[in-house]
Amino acid sequence: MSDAPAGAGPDRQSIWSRPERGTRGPTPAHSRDAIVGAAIALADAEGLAAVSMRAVAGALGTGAGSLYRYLSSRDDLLDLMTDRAVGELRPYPQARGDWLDTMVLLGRRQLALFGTHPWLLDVIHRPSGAGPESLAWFDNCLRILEPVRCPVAAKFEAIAMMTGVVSLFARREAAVGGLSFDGIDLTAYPHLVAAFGRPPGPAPRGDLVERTLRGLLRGLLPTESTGTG
Amino acid sequence: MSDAPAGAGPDRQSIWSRPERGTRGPTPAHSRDAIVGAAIALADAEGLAAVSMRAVAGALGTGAGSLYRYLSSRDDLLDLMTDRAVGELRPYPQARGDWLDTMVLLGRRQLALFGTHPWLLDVIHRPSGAGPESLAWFDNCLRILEPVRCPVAAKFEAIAMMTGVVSLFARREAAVGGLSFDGIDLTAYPHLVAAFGRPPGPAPRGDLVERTLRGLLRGLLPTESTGTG
DNA sequence: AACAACTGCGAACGACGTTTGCAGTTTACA
DNA sequence: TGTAAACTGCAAACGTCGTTCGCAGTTGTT
Repeated sequence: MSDAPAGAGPDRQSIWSRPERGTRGPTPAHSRDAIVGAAIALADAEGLAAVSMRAVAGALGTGAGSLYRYLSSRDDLLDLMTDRAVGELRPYPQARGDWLDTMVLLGRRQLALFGTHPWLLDVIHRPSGAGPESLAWFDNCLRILEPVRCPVAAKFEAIAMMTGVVSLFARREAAVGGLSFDGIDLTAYPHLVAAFGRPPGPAPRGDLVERTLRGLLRGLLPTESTGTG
Repeated sequence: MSDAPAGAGPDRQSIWSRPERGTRGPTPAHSRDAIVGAAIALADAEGLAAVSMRAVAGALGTGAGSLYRYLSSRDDLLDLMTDRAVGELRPYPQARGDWLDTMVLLGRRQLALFGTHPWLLDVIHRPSGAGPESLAWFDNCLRILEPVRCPVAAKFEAIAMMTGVVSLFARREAAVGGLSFDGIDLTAYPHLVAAFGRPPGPAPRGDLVERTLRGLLRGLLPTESTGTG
């Protein structure tokens, strides 16, 4: 009974409520922060698939099994990585202007975050307990939406949908670029052929994200809010 | 040189252009269709993680290595599964009414497909060569959008965004339900606490999907199209 | 001093995707 | 018809993965 992982309680406990270390024993050679930092560096450079326990441990000069003194699973590590990345959205803007403007600004920040940490796209869809930074981000969105008079559930919907649409934009290039026609009989797809045969036309406007987010939030939330500043 | 996988050409060839089998040798005991069917049944029942080469082969009464006579990788299998599932969107509706109505109908069908094959949500985001059914679906969307006068790129954007938003709705329940507060100090999130303390208010209307898709497509495509029937 | 709770670490376990070698079967071509 | 090439199924193996285990050493409590 003296070999359980660090602070493991009687049951499946969340990583957020488990203390990093106890009071006895030698001072640990590493820390959760260092491990998460190494993992994020790896993910930024080579993608999420490169974040194996062995690789992260190797970057810290230790063995894979040693990491389990600091966290109890790889999923925990991904949760910690996600929460730290979400923390980079700080500092949160004041809600002085129109709430719609502020929300669109937040969406832009999210889009930029997906740019600096592309692996977030592979991670946000997993069901996982939200960490303190994710909760803080959510709390901040609710603060901005405070003047909006509507059920809380609708605000939750709007926030989640905004994050989702931003993630769609973040991987937009990969989605359409996935079309390839190697050795495929194209005669069955007349409209597709016609579309590619025509000149492509002007590229879509750069404010597509802005317009989409505005339209989305305006459709999901009532615009007759109380107060504008 | 006589032991290469089935029909493997000189280079990395797409699964769509590789013949299922050659002319010599015994008649195969299985087929791509049977393998894909077993894999989809497994994924429907136990999720995509249950679709291992060993499990699929086991369902067919053979060994994992034998599957490589029919396909060259697990990714190929996922591509085949995806394309067959997309094929279930047929038959495609006539484009007689308003194109917006027809597109929303297609979106509803996609949403239903995500319901019967939840593993599609874990699969659509991978970069992969689109199969014939995916191309047919795309071609059909272009046919419906034919009366819309705008650059082809904008139509591509709109189709991809509609699919993306539908996928967001498909996993909506899991997204917000992922919030849990086990052993977390909530005093740092005042708006979150206030939101949960208040009565939840009426549930969001059931036509949320409809309204969102309509707003999205109206925002992405010009509505002054030529002809309505 | 004794014991419990911790530390690092290397070896191992089971599952995964994939490769390989081999024996047997069918077709193409001389 | 004979032979070689191309195919078949299959079992065993390879390397990687996440994770567990056992052991020796260190620290804190009593």
